[in-house]
Amino acid sequence: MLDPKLIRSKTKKVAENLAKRDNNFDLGVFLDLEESSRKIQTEIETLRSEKNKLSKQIGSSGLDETSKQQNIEKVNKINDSLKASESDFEKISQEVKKLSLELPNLLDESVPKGKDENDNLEIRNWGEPKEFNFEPKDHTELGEKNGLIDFESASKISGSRFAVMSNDYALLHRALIHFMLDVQTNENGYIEHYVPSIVKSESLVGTGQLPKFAEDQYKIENEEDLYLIPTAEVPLTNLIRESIIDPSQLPMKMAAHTPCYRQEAGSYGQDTRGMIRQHQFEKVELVHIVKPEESYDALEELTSNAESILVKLNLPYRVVVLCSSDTGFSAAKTYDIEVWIPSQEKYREISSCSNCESFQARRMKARYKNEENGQNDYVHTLNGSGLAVGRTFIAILENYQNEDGSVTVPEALRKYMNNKEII
RNA sequence: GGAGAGGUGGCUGAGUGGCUGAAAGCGCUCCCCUGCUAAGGGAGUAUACGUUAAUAGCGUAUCGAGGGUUCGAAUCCCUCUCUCUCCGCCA
Repeated sequence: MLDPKLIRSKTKKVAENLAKRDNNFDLGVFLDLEESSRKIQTEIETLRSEKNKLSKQIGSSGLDETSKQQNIEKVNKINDSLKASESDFEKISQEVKKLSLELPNLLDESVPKGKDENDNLEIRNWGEPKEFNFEPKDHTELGEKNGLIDFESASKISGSRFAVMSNDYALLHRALIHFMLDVQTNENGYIEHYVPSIVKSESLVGTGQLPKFAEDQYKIENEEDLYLIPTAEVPLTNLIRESIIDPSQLPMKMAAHTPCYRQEAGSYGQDTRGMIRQHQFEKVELVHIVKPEESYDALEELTSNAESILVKLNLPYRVVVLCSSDTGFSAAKTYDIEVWIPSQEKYREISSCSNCESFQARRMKARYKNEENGQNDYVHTLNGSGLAVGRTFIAILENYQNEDGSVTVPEALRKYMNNKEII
């Protein structure tokens, strides 16, 4: 959510910024509505003030019976007009709220303008894509060849976009989770959390998935208001919802492993083969809660914390800054980390690290005591994958494969895999 | 799932229709006094929105949430929700 005062006072700047996302937002409509809502609010408050005054008089002794009756009549009149104004206000402020929840975040100035993912800018890369002296297989082939990934059974059980992993592959997958959490907590200073993976809609509103992206979420049937999380960003960030944080608690660095569930509504036909895009996957998520002035440093830190996993696994990757129209709804700036996938001869997203500035905090009413001015100011929130487990799993299979279809276990993972070297 | 109890400010805890945005205590902040590692005195100490140059005033709202009764509700009524205790069930 954007600061309505900012929209009011710097309308042109806000509009220009929003336009960079290639979307059409009619700020004029919004501002008109907002203004009339404030007008009615003032009206209502004046009426209430009058009403309160009269009611108080009735209660105080020293008012004769006639004046009492007169006051009661006056208040009844006020109540009538209040009723009308209040219902108008209700309607308009709902509308304003709806619009303001659908406005995306403002982009940071450093975000490059662009139409789609092709306009994302590479800012660094690490490691060299490995040269194979044989034709590398993709993870689907490797898994099916070894009978360790079973898409058929998964589809029998659950339909498309699911996978069953077995034996050493299941172990590798689990080892990755353990490894990632260990690195983030032991080396990078995160506090691990175990959180619900089913949440109320207000949590999804808080982080920005709702109301606009309902079709991407799994809603639980027979439950009024429960959804499967698309990412642990939702429960982790919402930990600070409606709170005023003591500045001594900042920065907060939280990590959690959860399953993630996504409908993938807009991606028919994309990545239909293999495990790249699933309805259910595991992820270790990183969240920072920081003071506003620290959030861009935190974004760099968060990103490098995510990168550290790939370095330890010796997987080649690059970091790109997302261009304006590829940057997500809640983010002011996002770095994607993309890992090398040999079978596709491409870098593929494995982590997305975003600074949401005060956008989510405003939705969640998450503030901190600003000691400089004594005010309660909104915190800045950041989130990033550290990392997506399924895609890391794929990257390992493909990058560490041997000619015979076996996979060498990366050094760093062996202690999580009973010291196996080859699977 | 059944039965009961309860949700008041940072905390403890008063408050059954108006003088309560809310007693008292604790905690915290500032000031005063005190010559000694103590104590005492005073003031202040919720949040949001609107208005405003203002984080000054003023107004409105908020005592779990929503609705109702009433001129007027933390206080009465209804619904929901959460917490706790006991029973049942259960990983």
